[in-house]
Amino acid sequence: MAASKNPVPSEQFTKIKELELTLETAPEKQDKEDGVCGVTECSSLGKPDAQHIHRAQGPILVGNHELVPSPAEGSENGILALQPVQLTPEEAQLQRGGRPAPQSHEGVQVLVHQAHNSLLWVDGEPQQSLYPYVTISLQEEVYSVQEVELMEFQVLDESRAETSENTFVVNLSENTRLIKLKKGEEETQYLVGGEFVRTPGEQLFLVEATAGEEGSNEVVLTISNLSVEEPEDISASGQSQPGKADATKSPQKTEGVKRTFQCDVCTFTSSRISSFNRHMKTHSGEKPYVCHLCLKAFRTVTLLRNHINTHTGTRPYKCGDCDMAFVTSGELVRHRRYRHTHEKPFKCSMCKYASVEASKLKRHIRSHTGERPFQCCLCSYASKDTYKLKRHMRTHSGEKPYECHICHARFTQRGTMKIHIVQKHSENVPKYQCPHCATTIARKSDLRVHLRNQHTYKAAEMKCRYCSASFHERYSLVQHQKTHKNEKRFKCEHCGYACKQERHMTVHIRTHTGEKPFSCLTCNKCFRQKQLLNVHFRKYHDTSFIPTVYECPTCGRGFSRWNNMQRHSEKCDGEDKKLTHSGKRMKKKKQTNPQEAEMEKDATATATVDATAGRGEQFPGETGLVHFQEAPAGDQDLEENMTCEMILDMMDK
DNA sequence: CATCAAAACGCCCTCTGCTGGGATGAC
DNA sequence: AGTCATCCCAGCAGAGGGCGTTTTGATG
Repeated sequence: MAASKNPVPSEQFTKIKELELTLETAPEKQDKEDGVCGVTECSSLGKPDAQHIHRAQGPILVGNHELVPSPAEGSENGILALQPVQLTPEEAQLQRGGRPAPQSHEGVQVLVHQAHNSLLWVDGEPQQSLYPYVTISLQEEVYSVQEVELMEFQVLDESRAETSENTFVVNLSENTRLIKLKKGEEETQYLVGGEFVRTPGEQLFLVEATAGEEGSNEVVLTISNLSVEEPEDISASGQSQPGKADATKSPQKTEGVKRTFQCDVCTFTSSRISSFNRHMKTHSGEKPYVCHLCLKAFRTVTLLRNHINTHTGTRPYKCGDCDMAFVTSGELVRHRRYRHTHEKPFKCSMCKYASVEASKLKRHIRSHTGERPFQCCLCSYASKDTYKLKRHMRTHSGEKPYECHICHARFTQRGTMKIHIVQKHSENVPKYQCPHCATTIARKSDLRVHLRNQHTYKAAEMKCRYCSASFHERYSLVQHQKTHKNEKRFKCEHCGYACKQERHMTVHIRTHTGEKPFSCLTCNKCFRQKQLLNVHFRKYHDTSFIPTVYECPTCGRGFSRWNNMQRHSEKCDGEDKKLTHSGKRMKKKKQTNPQEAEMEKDATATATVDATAGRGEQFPGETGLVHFQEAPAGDQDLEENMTCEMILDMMDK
């Protein structure tokens, strides 16, 4: 059994999915219908938060499959989910190194053969972490031990190795160790050296843990289901094989041992010939009982009767607590448990979960083990149940089966559509009130994001940008800073002027001092503000400057500012109706940024340059050519009428 | 062999929560 | 104009509930 490394899926899903394994499955196991691969032995390991586990672990071979642990697996619990595999007698004997098969009957025996030291790691240590004990946990609440579908190999420290009702400790420190596990017994028997006490009805599993290829970090775990084989069969050079026994030969009898009947098509076995014969009919396809209403055929008259009841509406089992009625008594019992008695006999051993049905507990267990038996054949996603895989397949097909009856928007999931209808088409849209502030948010999940971002305590202090106050919560900081917003904290000592920003005050002070630090290198004209110098230079000295012209859509006359043009246009009754490029821009600006338009309007009132000459002022960015020079006063008409805030705001823009 | 009850299988549903992209507003 | 934070929204997956149907074990 050679190990090969598989790539770890690059696609990530939700948190738990980080635990997933890459599984190399025999091709014949795949069912391509519906895009669903019928893999039943894909397992994921470990705990979700075990992100410290390295990828240094080698692949683990389980049965026919290779499990490549992802970084998150191999957690503290080191749980490996395994399943028994069927081996031919030859294979079984090979697995045992040629030793004869032990005798078996009902119940369960687990034989552990260890050719070398076990190589199971926890805590991501790739080497030097040999754990001599492996605990095999059998979920007897979920499965009868005879039907073990899931075994958990749990790596323990030697000191922690314990034996409990459902836990069997296997010492792998010796070359060969045989462990007998008997259903229903409190104690665990250790049988060393391959000798067994035969008990009628026992079932055997061969569990082998062997080192992989030399120098590689791998361990090969194999569980072989030997229950169907009598020693004589196995030693008989494989004349009959497990699962392939001729039905006519199925009644197998050993002196003093109960007969076992095995299906030659599937793994079904039964000690009763009647059950065996009835089971074989499931493979024959024989359905002699036909519904006269829909022509559907059934194997038994009971099935047909139940089916006809669905046509006639005959539901003899009526619930005493509600109006529901059922075809079978079992349905009624289950219904009553779900709806009325809330009796949940199937309890999870790892958490408080309990369920009405065993299948639900089995499904729930997968949330602990991470097992994902249902593999998407188009991507690396694997699901814990068939429905999720089916739902997932819509992401590949693009199917959106749910349509909003109001706006006809389509959705992949019904729940998404329902939320859409509530949020978009309902009058009383629910709002989620933040418990810490006045914010109301439409979705609970977004409220959670709000709480996380705004109301989470941060260890590092966040300082107010305007004063010395500091806060540990972002919301408090933002609220505090808003108190500074309209505060004109800077007051002029020469006049009544006040402003919000210091830079505004710096410029204003120049109106008192007469300082004009910005001069034009071409004409020596001086300005108090750099922006005014830029305007001046572009207007009078930059020959490449092409001003934006807002044309009157009526007469085509050009203006440097849209509001001047608009004022003109209201009175203009010219015939030219064409909308120029600049006209479009004006329209856009008006629609998208009325505040900016308003500001420009104010500026125009005091600092307009006549645009009829075809040159309008424009405020360039910092890349514009400017000339700095201490200069005497000048250009009063441009500068004096503009406020500091106005110009600085223009510079900001 | 028929029948019943329990178990198992299968399907669909709802509720929940996270995620990421686009829109929007504040700075 | 650019950046950033926030909000809105649809997409998508996890978990579990509920019930119809089929299979199986047990029994008369």
